[in-house]
Amino acid sequence: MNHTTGAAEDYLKTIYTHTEWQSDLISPSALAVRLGVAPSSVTEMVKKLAASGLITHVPYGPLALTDAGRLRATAVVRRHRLIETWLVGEMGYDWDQVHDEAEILEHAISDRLLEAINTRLGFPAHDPHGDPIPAADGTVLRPPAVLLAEATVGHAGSVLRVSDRDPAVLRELAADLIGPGTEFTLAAALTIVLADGQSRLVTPAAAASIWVTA
Amino acid sequence: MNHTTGAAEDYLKTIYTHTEWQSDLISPSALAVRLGVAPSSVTEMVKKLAASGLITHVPYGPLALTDAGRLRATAVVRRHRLIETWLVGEMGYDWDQVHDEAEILEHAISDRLLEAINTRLGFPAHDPHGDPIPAADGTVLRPPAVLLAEATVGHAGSVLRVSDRDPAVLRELAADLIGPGTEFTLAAALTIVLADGQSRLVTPAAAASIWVTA
DNA sequence: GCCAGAATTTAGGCTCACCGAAACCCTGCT
DNA sequence: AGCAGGGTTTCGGTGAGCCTAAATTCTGGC
Repeated sequence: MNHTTGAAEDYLKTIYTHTEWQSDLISPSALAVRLGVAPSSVTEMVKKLAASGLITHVPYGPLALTDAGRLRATAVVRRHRLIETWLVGEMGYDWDQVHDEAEILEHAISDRLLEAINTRLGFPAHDPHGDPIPAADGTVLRPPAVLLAEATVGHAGSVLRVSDRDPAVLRELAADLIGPGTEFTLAAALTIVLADGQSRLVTPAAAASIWVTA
Repeated sequence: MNHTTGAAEDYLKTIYTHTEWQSDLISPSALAVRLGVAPSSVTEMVKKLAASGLITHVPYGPLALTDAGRLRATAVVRRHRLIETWLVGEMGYDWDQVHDEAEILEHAISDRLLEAINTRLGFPAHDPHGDPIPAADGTVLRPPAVLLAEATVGHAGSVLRVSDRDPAVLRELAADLIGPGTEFTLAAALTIVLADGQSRLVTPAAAASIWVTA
């Protein structure tokens, strides 16, 4: 009733992260695309997760985590993000290179090793992309944020997070020295002015990946 | 023809380590016991490994690695031992606590991360138990060694390795400050005298786990 | 040289996580 | 209201890796 294998954890994690920065529930087909599996595989796993009380699902409807499911999901996300932070902070990885490694290690590391890493890093609150690292009890501290692509011209603030979905975007932004904490003003659509007065043109893909202070 | 999953890697690793400090080939049933699986499971996997050219096996006979199999096996052993060394050297583990964690991580870590760890550690030649860490090309440097239980009284030398099979033995020896590098003289069966003149009584289990300079 | 008992293999089955194809349900458009 | 098309589920099937029970083969002791 309770074990949650690596595959199930991936489903829970993906359902969780889908609603982390926007509020619509995920559909089975969207989940299939994100996980790279066939829709029928999703149906099957959804049945198991619902039977275990980790998600709720009415046939032909969207998916939602239960409290138990959210706890399990945040535990996986916590692992993933602590590992990413560690890879960048101690192991010489760049922020566009950590995702795949963390994807695998998050299912392999013991709680003990995870806490040893957490301690070495000084209990970080965010990963290299600016995503909040859930606490061990599942608590997540997430500031209000707007997508740069949807911010109004004139908006001033700082970068909160950059989605790690597209490594090319991450490399582009790293080259432009833009990352979590960068302060800016939106001078025109896709044009930001940094604190030192330099302006940067961001691609539409980047603008759709950058979340800034509301 | 070539993938080698985690399970297959465990079979290869176990076949390899069985002949590392003694020279008789392993039998299918011994392999089953070590891996904790049924004999029939061994038969099945053996068939696959033989078909992939990683081991040789005549029906009802013992198992032996081919050159390709040995290369694959030493790669896994290399991972395992580097991870153990890292857990002890940087993550605050004791030498009796690293085995299980390494057992899992050895199948999850990427080559890149492994080399990052190797570099941080300064390219160690031995793990915390004194086992040699194979080079990336499969080369292993193993000094001639005798089991303490089989050494003649009067034998003087130093501890080369302690088998990590039995954590209780490792804890016992750690309490007695005995480990790889410890110099001693065998004063009587199960009694050793250390460099500082102190003598120690070792249990039969420990004497059967300690390998010393020949 | 034979044969009992141990080791090994075969045979048949199980679970997990996946697949493609076919059936089914729902919605939006006419 | 009816229906086409897309989303979802069902159905039958696959490969890994494991199991137990039932052959089969080998071997040591007489």
